[in-house]
Amino acid sequence: MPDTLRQILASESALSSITLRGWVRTRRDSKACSFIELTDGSCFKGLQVVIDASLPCYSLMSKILTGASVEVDGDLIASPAQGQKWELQAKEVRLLGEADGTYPLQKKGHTPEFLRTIAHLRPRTNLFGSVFRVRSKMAFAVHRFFQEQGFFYAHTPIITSSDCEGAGEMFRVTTLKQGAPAKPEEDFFGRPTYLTVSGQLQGEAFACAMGNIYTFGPTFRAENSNTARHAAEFWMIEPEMAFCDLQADMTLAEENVRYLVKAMMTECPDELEFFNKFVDKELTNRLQQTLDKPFERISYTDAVDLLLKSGRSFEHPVVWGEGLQTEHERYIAEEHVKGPVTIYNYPKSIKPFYMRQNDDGKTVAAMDLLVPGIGEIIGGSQREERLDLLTEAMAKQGLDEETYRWYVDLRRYGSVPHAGYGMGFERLLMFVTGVSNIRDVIPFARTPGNAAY
RNA sequence: UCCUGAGUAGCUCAGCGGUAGAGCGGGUGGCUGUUAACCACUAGGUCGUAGGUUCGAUCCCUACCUCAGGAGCCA
Repeated sequence: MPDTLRQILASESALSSITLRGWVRTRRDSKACSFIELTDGSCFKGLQVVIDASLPCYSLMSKILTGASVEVDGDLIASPAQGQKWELQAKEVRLLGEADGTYPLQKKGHTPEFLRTIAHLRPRTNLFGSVFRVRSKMAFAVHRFFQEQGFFYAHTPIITSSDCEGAGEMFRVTTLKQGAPAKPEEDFFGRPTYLTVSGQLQGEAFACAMGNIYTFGPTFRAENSNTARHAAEFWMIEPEMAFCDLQADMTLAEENVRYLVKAMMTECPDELEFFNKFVDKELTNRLQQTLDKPFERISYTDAVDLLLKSGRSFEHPVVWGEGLQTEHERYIAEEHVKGPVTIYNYPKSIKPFYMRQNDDGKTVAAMDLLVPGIGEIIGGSQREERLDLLTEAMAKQGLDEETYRWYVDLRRYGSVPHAGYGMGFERLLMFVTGVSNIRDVIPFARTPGNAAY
């Protein structure tokens, strides 16, 4: 593989006769030379290439505009001017691919909204190049976090017939012709199938065999959600631990977030600096505090009390037994705690059948981890491991016993206490980059009415 | 899906009941080891779409489309 800018810029000393390839970010002309700002996406920084007017290739300069791809031979020398440590003194420049005046990316700033309309070109910008380098680093850090603790990576199915109750609307998967009357038994799988909304149920089967497992893969929700933090296709991380209760579940979730914040700060310093300067001026502070301050935990009941005593008038009334509204969660995370906070033990009436009933008979061992600015980043629970209580809850919520027969089997044969959670990968990325719209941390975002590219 | 706001040049925006303007980007010329370079000139727009009101609509009204922000749903 040829050298990348990242490798070259790490050099301690001048280098002679190197070759670099990349894209022209901008070009400036002087009397005796031309300056190209070259980037290749391998790192945040670019390199200034100096082309002397006496070079035969200088005639190419009129065609080398912003966006063009070039290959440059030259020497890496200490830059005599302010602004950069190194520069590349060109000996030969080859124009690989022209980009004319219609190239949409200019030297000046673009809005994220406009860049969304050119999703195929936006990774060439500082912002999106940074986001997607971070995305790669974070994905790897997710695996490292679990692998270091002996978790097994389980590939749960993308196509599934089980609805993880409460997770939302599902996309139907079928080979039946549209409009033709047909029974589900005639479909490809002989039953109705969907794109997964969660790997949890299958994850439980593996946890109840291999101990600690996690999934990390695409997840699909057909909800007509139009918000800055929902997507129809996103990636979710779902650990599931056998012999684990809610306390240990919450502890792992907190450590998980911390580990990834730490990875961001140590592995992506250039990107962090950029985000802090141009995206969110509080980002570095917030991430540092996340590492320094222990996460708070508040029970749902205490959270309701706290909201009632806050003296705040909320648009939605605070009532025990109702779900916490966004404004309530924001108040708790952003004003009361001013940092990440886990709310646990929710009323059982608002939570799905698989969550473990607490001894009070009113609540279940559920938890949500909230972070300032985004809200829920993790949702999890201890699972109901007691056969009678599980089937009772299923009946109450009107679920078809046959569909969940295999799931109930996990309680019928060698049942153990177990717990897990789901972490939204994109929401985590929003948290560590400061980027406020989920569409801007997904390479090609799928949202209602939008699947171009 | 609901509420609010916005759609004017490639981009960011200004404007106004009498058929459009700036900055950046493009082109041309000049200047300069330049740093979102600078200076001058120049090209570029059925003012989101469809109706309506009016002598006349980019501007006012209606519907629709798209986008953004907020809400619900959740990761």
